[in-house]
Amino acid sequence: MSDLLIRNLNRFVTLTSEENDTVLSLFRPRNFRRHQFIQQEGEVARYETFLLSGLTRTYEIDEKGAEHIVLFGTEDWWVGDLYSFLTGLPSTYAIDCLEDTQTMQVSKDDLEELYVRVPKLERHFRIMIQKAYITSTRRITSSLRKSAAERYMDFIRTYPSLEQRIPNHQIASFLGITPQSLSRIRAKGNTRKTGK
Amino acid sequence: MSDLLIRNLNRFVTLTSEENDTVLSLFRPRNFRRHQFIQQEGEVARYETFLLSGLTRTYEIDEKGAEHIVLFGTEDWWVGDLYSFLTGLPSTYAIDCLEDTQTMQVSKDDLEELYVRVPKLERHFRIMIQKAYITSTRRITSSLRKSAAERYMDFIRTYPSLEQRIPNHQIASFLGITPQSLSRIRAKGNTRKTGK
DNA sequence: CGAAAATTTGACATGACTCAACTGGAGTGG
DNA sequence: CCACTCCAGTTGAGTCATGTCAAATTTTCG
Repeated sequence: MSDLLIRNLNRFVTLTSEENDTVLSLFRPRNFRRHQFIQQEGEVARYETFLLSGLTRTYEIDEKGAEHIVLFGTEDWWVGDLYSFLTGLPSTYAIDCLEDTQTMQVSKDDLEELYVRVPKLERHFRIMIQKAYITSTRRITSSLRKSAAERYMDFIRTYPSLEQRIPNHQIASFLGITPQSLSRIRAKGNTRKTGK
Repeated sequence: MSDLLIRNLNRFVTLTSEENDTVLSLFRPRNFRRHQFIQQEGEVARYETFLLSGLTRTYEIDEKGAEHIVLFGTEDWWVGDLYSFLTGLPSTYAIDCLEDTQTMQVSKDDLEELYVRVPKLERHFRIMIQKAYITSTRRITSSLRKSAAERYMDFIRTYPSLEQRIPNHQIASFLGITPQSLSRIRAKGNTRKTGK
């Protein structure tokens, strides 16, 4: 199962089998059930979490108590609050599971040790973050210029598999719109009859 | 002047003076005048560009021909289209100068060589991109949840010095609103008299 | 100086929000 | 198995923020 982690880390660099073992010795498996928190708001992010299976949501809570989903995560993804992880300051994000979820976690100290023992991983994570950064900048453009309907279409095109696993009101939260608006957008899209 | 580049690269790691010299041997100074393009839309991004002075804008042009500013850059910032730079595909971004601008540029090959000759720089750029990524994710949240007025206030709070150097319609483009809307937002904010 | 660009203002249109009510399905306990 | 509740989803009516189109005014800079 932790193969997935090894494959992930060997995507941009090639590790020897000893290096792979070093990786495995520093990551710890941890499983979560549906509704369980991987990380609570206000707490320092002590781990970066690699997802082996399942589904998570990372979200913020605003002054009015409303949840705003920032990211869904599923197998072969990393989740965590990099800011809190790096600075040691309390996180403003919460992460919980929409499905039972298997993970491998690494602490900050262990990750630093890993960078020392397997310097190639600096490269891996640089490239990985570069890609995440590119995706992120594109999402800014899209969130600033596109209508809610376009953003929804983009979402189901980009994550067709997730769209079926995630309730609509959560998708609405991710898109930054109300569930009502999403419902109307969907109603408009489905011009075809219900097949009755 | 290129001190600024050396200081930038020594922010998260410490380079020896030979390593600094290696850096300098692989970067090339290049100066641009106001209105000149650092990079044109449709062309492959062959360089990453470090800004020593001046002011740039990175923007996209949509189907209707409207410009959308993605990023302003000024001294001690990096600009370029990482996606195009990494993939070799034509860039969808254009970068031009709002002021005369001095830069240091590095080509893809030279940067790869630099990573080989000064591996510490993998770490530097990993950390740098991590920070950029964090900023970027926060901007997504803000663009999805905040009103235009709030985003404008955030902008002038975050970049007080830029706000004075950049024409309003460019700020509007960056915020994803029309110049008319920005004008109204400003009018509302300035309840105090003009001091006449 | 004079043309072009930037900014402001007004009138109106529209997309998305809020509040509220209703529907339908999933689980629960009697 | 039914009555009940809870929650997601839908729908309607009214409101508000922002966009669009147009014109007047001011500023910039070539």
